[in-house]
Amino acid sequence: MSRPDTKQRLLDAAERLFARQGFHATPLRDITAEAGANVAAVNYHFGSKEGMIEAVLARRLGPLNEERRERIEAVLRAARQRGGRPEVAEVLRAFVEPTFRLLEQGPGGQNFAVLVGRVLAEPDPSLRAPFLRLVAPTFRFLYQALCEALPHLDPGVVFWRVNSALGAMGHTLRWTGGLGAEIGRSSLPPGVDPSPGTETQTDRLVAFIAAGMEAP
Amino acid sequence: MSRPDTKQRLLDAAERLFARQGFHATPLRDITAEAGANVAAVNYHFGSKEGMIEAVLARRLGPLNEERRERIEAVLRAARQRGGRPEVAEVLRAFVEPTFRLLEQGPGGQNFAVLVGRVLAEPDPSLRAPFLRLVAPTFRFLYQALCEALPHLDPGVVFWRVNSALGAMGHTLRWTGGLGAEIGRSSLPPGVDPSPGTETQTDRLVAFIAAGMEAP
DNA sequence: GCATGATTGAAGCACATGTTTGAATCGAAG
DNA sequence: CTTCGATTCAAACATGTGCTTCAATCATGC
Repeated sequence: MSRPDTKQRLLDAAERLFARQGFHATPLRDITAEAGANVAAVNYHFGSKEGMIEAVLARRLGPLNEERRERIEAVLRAARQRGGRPEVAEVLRAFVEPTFRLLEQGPGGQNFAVLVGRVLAEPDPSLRAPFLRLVAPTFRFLYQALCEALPHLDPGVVFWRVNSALGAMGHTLRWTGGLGAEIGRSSLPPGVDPSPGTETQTDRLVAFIAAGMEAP
Repeated sequence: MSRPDTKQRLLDAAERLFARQGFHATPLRDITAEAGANVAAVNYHFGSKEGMIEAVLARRLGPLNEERRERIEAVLRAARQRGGRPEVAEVLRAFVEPTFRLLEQGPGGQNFAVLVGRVLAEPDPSLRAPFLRLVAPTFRFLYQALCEALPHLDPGVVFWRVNSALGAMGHTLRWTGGLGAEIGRSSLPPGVDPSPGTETQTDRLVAFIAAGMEAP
């Protein structure tokens, strides 16, 4: 290898460009140019463009989902030990916080956060399918934990509220790491901080969706 | 004209295909084939592909925004007349209900609803710009109405909560009119209605985001 | 060294895309 | 009927796309 690990550089470039321009709008040649690699390297390492998006997702989604799962499990365990129900806000925070922490893990993590936000809103099955395969178990686990936390609610209602919560999270991810700054600066109402810190962002989102989940 | 209004048929087909496959993933030839028109008709009537998406958005967004604005104004007026503050849920309902009513206005409205959900999550400026130009005044009006309804909250917090609310709404729109049914049926937890009626959907969403807006 | 398998590079292929062209067709006014 | 602008059509154009090919290069074990 001439330079250290072409594969990683390709993944980094793809992560960045897919997040900023979208999958279909990003030509392979843009990615290879940014990574300083040849077009053939993509098909050599990943088989196809679709194979590359899958690799981009899998690289970070594996550890991320593990962390989310562990934290939700910890919340459930603590609740059982004290003989009570898990707190809705705690469960949600266990899911949201690791996601938003991506924003602090350098430009790569930031791009990936935006990418997750994008894929959450993507109808194209060729993108949605690999993503869902990777996150479905975690989503389901979150749903079950919230059903435990809200036993008085119909499971159907819980499901739709989880859906709304994910929508709010995805939107915030896209906005925060992506176009929020650009779009916002010009059209933001006065007195609004265009990009508060990650922690503030997390706290606000958790407060919002926790209140939504617990609505009467 | 051989057949009634090629222009409208093109707009209908574009509305449908952009909603289902996305803008970049939909070739012009797919649209013209579905509309039974020639490829050149697109450039003749709209100048370019981008001109067409703009026309698709403008056709329905004009009346929709007018209705949203009138309904929000009615809520504000009623509040002033009784000397109180507008109710958060009322303001949100005035904005959300006309949007969701699209889902009942035939397949065209349904497709457009999904399309709005998509554009809400779209980072590509060539799509976002015309959309924002059309909806920015209405969004700002909603924001101001909610500031009136929540005077004890920092405007910055209100802004971010409106953002989250729009994210939740967009996600629901995409899900409801679009892939929810397909994806859902296979992986939905048991006991969850895959597609409740529009009214139920609206009530649930309003309850969720109203609670989120009013969180302490 | 050298042989071998992994990786890279330049060039090209086959095809899809948005757009343009110029002639044909249509509808209605003179 | 003729004329003229609006509209439609088939064909082509220029470019961009994902992917493949095959020779060159590299790293490593012998």
